[in-house]
Amino acid sequence: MLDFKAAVNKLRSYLKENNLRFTTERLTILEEIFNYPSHFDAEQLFIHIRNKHDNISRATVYRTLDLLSQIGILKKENLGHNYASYELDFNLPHHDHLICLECGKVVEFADPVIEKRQREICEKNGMEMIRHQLQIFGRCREHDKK
Amino acid sequence: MLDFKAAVNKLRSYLKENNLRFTTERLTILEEIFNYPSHFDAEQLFIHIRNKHDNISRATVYRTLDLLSQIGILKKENLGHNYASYELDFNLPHHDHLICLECGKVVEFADPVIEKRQREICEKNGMEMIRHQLQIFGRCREHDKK
DNA sequence: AATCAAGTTGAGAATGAGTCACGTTTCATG
DNA sequence: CATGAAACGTGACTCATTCTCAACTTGATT
Ligand SMILES: [Zn+2]
Ligand SMILES: [Zn+2]
Ligand SMILES: [Zn+2]
Ligand SMILES: [Zn+2]
Repeated sequence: MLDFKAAVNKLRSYLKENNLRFTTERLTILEEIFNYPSHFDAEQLFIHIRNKHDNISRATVYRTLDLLSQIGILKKENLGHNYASYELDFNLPHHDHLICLECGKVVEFADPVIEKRQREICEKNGMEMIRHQLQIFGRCREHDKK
Repeated sequence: MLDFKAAVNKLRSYLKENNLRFTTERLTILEEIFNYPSHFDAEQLFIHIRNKHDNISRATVYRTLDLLSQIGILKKENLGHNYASYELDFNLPHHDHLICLECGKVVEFADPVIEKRQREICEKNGMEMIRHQLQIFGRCREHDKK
């Protein structure tokens, strides 16, 4: 996948610029993330990785997720659980989330009107917007027939 | 304060309807919440209460916060920390939050256009909306002059 | 290719928010 | 004011995440 190579390059150059090391662990984790469904959590991913590479530790997975989030390859978000979720955020347009409380399904959406109003709200309040997160929690219609 | 009495009544009737007890602990905690700034967290509140009433336990504070959230006297929310925040939600209109990452200031806002679009997004995706949460993280202009 | 300083890792201990179990206390009703 | 269910306080526990630190890589330099 092209994006993967580009992400590796981005990681590599960030590390070089900051005198950090390009390790096989970091590469492996990035690779596995690209083969893994979005909106995953650290523990899930760690177990997945452990099944294929029995030498990567939980701490390294957590540390690498942090690193990749800082660089802008991942986005860390709260989807209403008591743990963080992550998804790729590399050359991808912004979106927010609609989450079914019944089955956990996550729908992504992006609404230009909502986005615009947010910028205006920041403006009005003398704030510079850094990021935002909109989560709508609901219930799929199919769960109605109880 | 009038709202406080009304909230006590709401609590009292909810408890009666469900064969639960109106305890002094529950009353005390509700009272302290009304004297406490909004968007507080459980631990903060617990310490505050402990300074005045040395017999109320942490577990009871947590249990009561849950109870009050279920009844609709409080709203439990995630303001971007690794702990929950709470605020009064009794006879108050819905709002969302604008949070300064520099100083932690929280601005409340409600935007009818955003709210309407959210309902439409749910509609379009065959979901029934239960609740939502929009957090905008930014930086107050006054921090710019670094 | 050998060296070496500094960054990184794995293992497991530590942390911190929140929950649970359980023996004791309190409330509401008769 | 006796009764029994509901709540309480304590402290142990859970679970995600972070920290510590000795051992191990990395990559720039000889
Ligand atoms: Zn958005
Ligand atoms: Zn997403
Ligand atoms: Zn809203
Ligand atoms: Zn608020």
